[in-house]
Amino acid sequence: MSKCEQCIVRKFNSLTHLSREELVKISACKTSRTIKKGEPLFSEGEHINGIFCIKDGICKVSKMSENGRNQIVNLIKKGDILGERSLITQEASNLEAIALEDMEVCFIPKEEIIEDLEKNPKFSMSVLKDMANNLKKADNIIVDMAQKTVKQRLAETLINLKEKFDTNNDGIINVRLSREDIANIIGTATESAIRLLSDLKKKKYIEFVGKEIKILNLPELEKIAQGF
Amino acid sequence: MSKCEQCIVRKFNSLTHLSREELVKISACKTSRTIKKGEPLFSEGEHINGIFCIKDGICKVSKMSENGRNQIVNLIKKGDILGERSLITQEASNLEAIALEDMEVCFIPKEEIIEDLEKNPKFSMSVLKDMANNLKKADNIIVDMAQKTVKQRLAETLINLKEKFDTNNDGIINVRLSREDIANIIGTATESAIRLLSDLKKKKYIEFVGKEIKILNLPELEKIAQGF
DNA sequence: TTCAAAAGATGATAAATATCATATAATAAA
DNA sequence: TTTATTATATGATATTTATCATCTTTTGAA
Repeated sequence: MSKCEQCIVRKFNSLTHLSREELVKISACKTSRTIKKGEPLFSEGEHINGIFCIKDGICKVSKMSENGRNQIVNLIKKGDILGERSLITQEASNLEAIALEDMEVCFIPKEEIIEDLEKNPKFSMSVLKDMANNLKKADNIIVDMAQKTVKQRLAETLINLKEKFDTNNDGIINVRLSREDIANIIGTATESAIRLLSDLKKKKYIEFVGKEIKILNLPELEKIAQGF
Repeated sequence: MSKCEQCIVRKFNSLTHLSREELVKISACKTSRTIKKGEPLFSEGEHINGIFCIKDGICKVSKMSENGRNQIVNLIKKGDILGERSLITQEASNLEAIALEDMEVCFIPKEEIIEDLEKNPKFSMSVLKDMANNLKKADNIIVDMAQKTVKQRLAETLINLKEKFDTNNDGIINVRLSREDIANIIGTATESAIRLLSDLKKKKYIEFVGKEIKILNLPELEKIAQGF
């Protein structure tokens, strides 16, 4: 079993503020898991009772709407922490997380880390900072969802994906999403997403390379996102 | 100047976890403010650098979209804390807060309370819990915005307003919102909000009493919110 | 009190988006 | 490989929502 003290992934998230002793303790009780593409890390209604530290892979965090449609509220990648909220609340999760590619994650049980949250101000301030950031992002998404057209949201999403997952040498965005996933990010029907993607392709603003997407004309996408 | 140690409002938020000494210290440096209806507590781009404790009144927290339309992301009432995020981040606010009625608020400068956040775990855990709750709410709003129709969102909003602000003896919801405000909560054109409100009134699910709203048939509103 | 401005209301129309149908392409299971 | 299933694509149409125009009512300032 790998040791948290030596784990590089930790450097990218709040766990980096834990002391050596705290890390050793966590190392002893954490579990490593492999999650295959398409499998859930956790499901709606489940009590997570701990946090996931993502060592490799990408997952989508989503929620079913009352209309029976799935809405993706976040994408999580290597280095991210997932499930912080379970540390603080007793409630069951209102979200589900499903792997978009094979994943390596560590799971740290709540009871082993909750004490650190109360006693290590650097750690708790870092978690607090994370949450504040997520809250700001969430507010921005609410505004976009409420005020922007589907076309705008699609353009914005493509730009965000590029930012978040970066591109390989050929300029291709490092994430594989189905058309349905994209539709579930921007909150529209799959057909609408497909249609608008086709439009962008026709205009040569983007290009499909296998399942992946390459942005050919970022300035034009930015214009669309802003409503022109 | 009133004293925080004796303030009842504090009991309703995270400040209740501060010690007597911490409260005395804050009491000495906090400022009380009166904000008239329509005036801002703070504006977009402003550095708040402190938190507001709402002693009386209601305000809307909103953000301009790139499309030039205003989106209300939260309503804040007596007992709430506003601006927690400014404690944690250096960034300017991306939101503005405007009084919907005359308000009494206390402002506590960041530098006076940030230390408590680091040294008083009960306080920091409470703030953390607040943020976790807000984050959950925000996720739910994102899903609603993305997946529900305007009609559903309106019904849901009316139900939420009743929950949040309660009703007086006559069953009238204790908050006065303009049609434009309601439109800016659900993310639609003012005309659309007016039209749908009129429909609900025609069907006798709601009634207007002056500027205020009374829910006559909650079960039917709930059905609409769920998409029936 | 009077009058201008803002808010609310409603119709007509245009634009955006969802839904349904169907076809083709890609993928995975036998 | 063959076949069944799923994903992608696209047209036709219905529905939802925005926009523009106009009117009435309410509100607030002089």
